Amino acid sequence: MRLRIEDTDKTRSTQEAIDAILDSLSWLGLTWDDETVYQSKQVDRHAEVAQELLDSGKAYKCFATPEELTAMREEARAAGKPPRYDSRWRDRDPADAPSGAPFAVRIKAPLDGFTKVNDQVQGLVRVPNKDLDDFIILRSDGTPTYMLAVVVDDHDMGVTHVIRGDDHLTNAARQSILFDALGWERPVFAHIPLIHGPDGAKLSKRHGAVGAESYRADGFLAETMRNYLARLGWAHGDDEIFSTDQAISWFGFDGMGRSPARFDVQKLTAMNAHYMRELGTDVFMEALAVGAEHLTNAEKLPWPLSGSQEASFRAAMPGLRERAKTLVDLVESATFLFAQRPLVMEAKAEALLTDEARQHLLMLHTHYHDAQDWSVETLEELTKSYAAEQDIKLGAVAQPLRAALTGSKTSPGIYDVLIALGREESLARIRDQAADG
RNA sequence: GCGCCCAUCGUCUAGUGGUCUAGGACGCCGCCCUUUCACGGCGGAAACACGGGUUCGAGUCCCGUUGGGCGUGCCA
Repeated sequence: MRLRIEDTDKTRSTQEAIDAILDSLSWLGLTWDDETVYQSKQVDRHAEVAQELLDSGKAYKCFATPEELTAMREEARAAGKPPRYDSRWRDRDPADAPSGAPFAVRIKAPLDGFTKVNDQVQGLVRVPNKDLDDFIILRSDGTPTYMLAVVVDDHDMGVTHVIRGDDHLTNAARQSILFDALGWERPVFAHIPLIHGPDGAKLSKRHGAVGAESYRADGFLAETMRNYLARLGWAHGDDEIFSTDQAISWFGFDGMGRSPARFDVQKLTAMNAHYMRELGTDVFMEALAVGAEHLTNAEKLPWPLSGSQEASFRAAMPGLRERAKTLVDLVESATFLFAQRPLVMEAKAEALLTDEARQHLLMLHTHYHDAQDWSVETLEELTKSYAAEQDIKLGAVAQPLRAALTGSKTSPGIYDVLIALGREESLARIRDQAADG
């Protein structure tokens, strides 16, 4: 696997855009061999190949101006014909051109018949040559077009397999013409269906999140992205959840579909929730350690965590992970751990703290205060026996307790919360909400 | 317009002529578990786009229709 940045269009290939690609790949854990090739640095080589094609008569200079070409296309369109370049300079003597006039270099593409591409996914695709015009390989400013650059670089880099979106299918035919003209062996082509938005149209800015980094910001795990994306347009029987290693060993062209798949955030989220539970606490501490600042709500936790903060975070992690669907959820639900007293109560939590509830909290505070140790077993025993002696349901005391400790109506198991918070902080928070006594 | 590609539950898909009264997953509905929220367990509704062929037999092969996608740049 090698990485090539196709930056022949200077206006679009900004350093920022390139960095975004590099960052996304590294986040996803996608690695490559050898050095990264920047297409823009190979322009001399590309021009050299174009010259060879010119010398061997397989390409020619075209002096048509952009205005001429636009007019040509409009005319063709109006006449109901394909808007192709009409090869007007193909057999014309270059001497006919005004001296010093700028020219582009075009390939002499076959005029009739079909260009066949044996695609691993699409099968044998036959593209009528009359629809493939003499495309430009070298612009009038001497820079190569994508079509030429790709072919030359694929050859020079020893690329054996070209696997890409099927929006490039017809380009495979054009590139094949170049490979053939140069006498180079064509790589194996495999054009896989594009991923579409929920509405079935090609994924675009309109659908919101398009870059991998936005999924990272939304708290999705790299493991999830690899697994989910692999399942889009590809299947291995009924397998839904699988490791990257399994995906690698199972992957093949035969499991690939030919129709575009829609991106389903709900399923992505469900899969992420699965990995949130499945992966160990260390994975999350690691993910947060290296990528917390990428999260949309990163500021909710006091990074970097102090030793004691990290300890309570770790302690609460199993309970937190269980109900968080994303890292963003995880951060959100962990905020109570580091909140300053007195806690800000959510409306629903506030509603739980009735006068009666505050009385229970006062009593519970005393029981907890006198506990011989601060363990789940002891706290559970204390709480249950209190509810029993008061002849009330456990929920009647557990719910207000949750509100007092977390400021929320939902949280991990209440005893786990007590442990994560620690004796001193727990007692203080309970005291804050307890009735005056 | 022209060319290429595609077509199974709402979505991702399994299915390679008989085992399909079509399976799984997400989502949805109901029940159970439960101190909250989740998890989990059980059950349910939900699809072969349409029309012709071929065949003893078609979701599976062929043709057409319809629908969708992509392409059609001196962009990549």
